[in-house]
Amino acid sequence: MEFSKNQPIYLQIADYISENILTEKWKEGDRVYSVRELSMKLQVNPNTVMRTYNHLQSEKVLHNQRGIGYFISEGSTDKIRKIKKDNFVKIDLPEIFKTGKLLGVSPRELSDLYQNYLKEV
Amino acid sequence: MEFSKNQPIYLQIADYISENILTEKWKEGDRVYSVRELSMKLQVNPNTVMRTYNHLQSEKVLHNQRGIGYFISEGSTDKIRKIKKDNFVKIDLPEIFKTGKLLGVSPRELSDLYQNYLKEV
Amino acid sequence: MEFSKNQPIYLQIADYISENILTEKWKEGDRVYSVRELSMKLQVNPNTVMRTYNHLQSEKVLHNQRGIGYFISEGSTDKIRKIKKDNFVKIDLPEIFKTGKLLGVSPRELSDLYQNYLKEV
Amino acid sequence: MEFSKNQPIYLQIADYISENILTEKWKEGDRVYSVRELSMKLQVNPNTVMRTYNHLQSEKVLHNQRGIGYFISEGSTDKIRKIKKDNFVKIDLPEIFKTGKLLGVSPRELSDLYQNYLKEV
DNA sequence: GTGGTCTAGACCACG
DNA sequence: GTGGTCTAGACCACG
Repeated sequence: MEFSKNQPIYLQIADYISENILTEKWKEGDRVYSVRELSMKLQVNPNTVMRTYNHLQSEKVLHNQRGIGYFISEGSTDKIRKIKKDNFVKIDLPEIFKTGKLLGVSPRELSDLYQNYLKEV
Repeated sequence: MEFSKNQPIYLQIADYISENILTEKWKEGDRVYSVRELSMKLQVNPNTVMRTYNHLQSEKVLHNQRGIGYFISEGSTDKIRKIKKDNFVKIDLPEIFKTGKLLGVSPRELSDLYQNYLKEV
Repeated sequence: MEFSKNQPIYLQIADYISENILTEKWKEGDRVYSVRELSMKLQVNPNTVMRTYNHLQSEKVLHNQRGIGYFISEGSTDKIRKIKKDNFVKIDLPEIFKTGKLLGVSPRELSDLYQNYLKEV
Repeated sequence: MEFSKNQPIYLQIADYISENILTEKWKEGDRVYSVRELSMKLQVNPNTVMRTYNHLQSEKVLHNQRGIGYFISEGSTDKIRKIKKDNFVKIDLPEIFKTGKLLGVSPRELSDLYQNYLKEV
């Protein structure tokens, strides 16, 4: 896994986990990697993973079973989708639309670009 | 002016200036506010405005005349448009598209949302 | 049995046992559950129960007969009462009183709340 | 300031701050010590104070002004009192009452002990 | 084995 | 100056 500079690593890891849950590669109720395992796997300090898990626990995406590990909470798939959708509609899109308007991009163009993206990826 | 938390204040100020230039509220050749004026007007640390001006100067949008002030450079309108477009296509859109795909948003929906935005604003 | 998050599980189990002794549901001299039995019953790691028994053994509430099991020691009822009382007066109460004072709770209120509790339970 | 072993230091610091707010030694809107200042004052690692501030920010007791520092949020006095009272009534007291009943402490005794405490401190 | 806390210290962006 | 992130590593309680 490669980390970008725009965002703290611990949040990028959180996104990575969220996406695995959202796409149901990881199911609700599953145990996630232990702090140590994931830190080794991602070549990152255990503290950084700990921070990710803390963050996701405070958002009730993960929960801890003492002495055993962290688990994906029930309902987290819906919760993540809801949060992401909210951000998308209320924050990301208005920003993009504002710029798009400023640059004179038409709705047609935008949807064509999106269509191309969907084909390529 | 209100500042969002997602972006450094100095960049938000840069955007504010860029947009005034792009929409030709401020013309090429015009003198912009002095650092002190703008920092008072925006209720912001003068250092922050200084950083904005440095930033815009490095992008050749502004230039400085010693002892007089900062001026909007010739050709800056085009330059800003080019920079914004570049960012838009190479950075902003791919990000939005990635999230859109993850959430199952269709091209049609996206263009509809954009159309609504254009009508409303 | 449900475990709270405030306290280690092994201490919550110790409390559970202590209360059974204190209320004389379990008598001095009785054999308690084996580690395996209790761990199954409480759905808990055997190590955890082991820790509980070690703890209670160090307080001379339980003692071990090799190959047979753990037994409730003579005099443990009094001993538990003494320990609990000590903790109550020296640790629990001062803490509660400190918070009570901070929140402006009067002695009258406190005793009323206690009275209600005694009636209800 | 001395730290007990029962609770993480970063939470003890949070309590210390909360109490200063609750008793209005520190007022809403005030700036609190910078991370570095407080860490020096309490002889503690800056990371630990950072953790406290993060914690209090997530509870909306503190908020951050970029480049300036942390401030006590409006309404935090009420919020802290509410949280403390809730915990007191729903968690702390039932526990104390349970033990009190088990030990045969009377409401009268309890209120006397509290009265003594209030006089002494 | 599991997570949780803490220190020491570095480096950085921002105001 | 301010906070924010991260590493390296230790130590500990708990299951």
